[in-house]
Amino acid sequence: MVETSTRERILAVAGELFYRDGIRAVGIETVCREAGIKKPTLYHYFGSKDGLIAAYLKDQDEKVLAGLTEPALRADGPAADRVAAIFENVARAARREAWKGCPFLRGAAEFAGERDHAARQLASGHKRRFERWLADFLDEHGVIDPKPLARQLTVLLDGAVTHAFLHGKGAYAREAGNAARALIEGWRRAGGSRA
Amino acid sequence: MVETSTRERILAVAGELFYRDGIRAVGIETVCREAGIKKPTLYHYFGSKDGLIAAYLKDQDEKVLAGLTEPALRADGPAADRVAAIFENVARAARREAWKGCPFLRGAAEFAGERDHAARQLASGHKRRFERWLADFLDEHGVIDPKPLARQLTVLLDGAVTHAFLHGKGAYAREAGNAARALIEGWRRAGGSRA
DNA sequence: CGGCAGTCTTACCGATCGGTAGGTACACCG
DNA sequence: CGGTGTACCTACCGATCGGTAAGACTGCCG
Repeated sequence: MVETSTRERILAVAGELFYRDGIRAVGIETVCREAGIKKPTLYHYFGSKDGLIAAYLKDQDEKVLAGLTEPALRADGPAADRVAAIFENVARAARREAWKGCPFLRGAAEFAGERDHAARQLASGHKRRFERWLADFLDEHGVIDPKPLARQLTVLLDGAVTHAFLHGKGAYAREAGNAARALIEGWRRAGGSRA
Repeated sequence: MVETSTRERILAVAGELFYRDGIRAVGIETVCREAGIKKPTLYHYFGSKDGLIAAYLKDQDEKVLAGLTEPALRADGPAADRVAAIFENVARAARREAWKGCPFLRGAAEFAGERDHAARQLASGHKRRFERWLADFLDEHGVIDPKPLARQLTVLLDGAVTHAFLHGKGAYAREAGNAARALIEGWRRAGGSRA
């Protein structure tokens, strides 16, 4: 028996269901049933559904970030190759039935009507965090003035994730990887700063 | 008095609410109240909530497409300038409070759990339609072998839309516009086909 | 042992969900 | 005139929504 705390178990179940079906599509009662507890227990730990949602996304933050950056950290060669590995990884993920894109993008979309909702703020923060990581990563690999380029690639990557999910095909992420390569190589050719 | 048919009025109200708050967040009863009709009337015209959702997205398809392409059609100069106008338009839209990104991306995200849902299929179709339009547009403006480039730019654009919405700032779309320029100019330099 | 804190329970709340049975009001057609 | 079809209504359905009051169980500390 794997001795997981109740809180952890609820969070794990909620994460799976929220990611699989969408946050709004999953009721509290479903989470409780799957986690083998009763509602007041969930409310004891998380206070509200919004509290659970916030905990879910906070929990995903570093996990998703690690999953995204890992291919780049493992790859070698010039920056363009390493960044392309991120896109290739998305392309491969798109084939898996269970892969449904980025939980933050989807979460933010679900709460478009509530501007200050935790899901929106956590999504925004998560994306800024990735952008910053990428700027540092590019910098470490010899790219001059990496911040604008990091922003371009971040935007491109989320487009790739979205389209890979939308069409259920890796081709879009792979083509985006080609674009990423072109952008990085072009940046380098231009001396690391825009004309 | 602007003599609109009941069906049109329901669709207009549903469109506004679905876009503003999210599809799942809006109940049928709310739509009926705002449209000044009763539930059976709505079910008379649309059959089910899913029917209404499908009608909503079908209705948006050409409108959104027209809104996206219009800046490019109005702009002049080389292809890079015209495509950049699309991104600039998104950047300007991001400032408006009521702008909430792409209804298709958001709709697809809300129904991530139902692979064959109309929202998913219509979103996928809409994106393919835009990609095809862009390929033709690039072709007309002298870009050789435009299809891969059109795909890259389509992915980039949706990333721009998503990030503009996510952060509520046009800066991301504007930076993506720079990337679009770089990709188009690089493509041309490379002779219109990849190395 | 008594008492307290934390954990998790049974049993329930009002509101809202998507959807429907059955009928009325009216226009058009013969 | 009667008949038919469309548009729209009142009134209601069971299920589920997010959330809570109040208590039982358990282990720890004195």
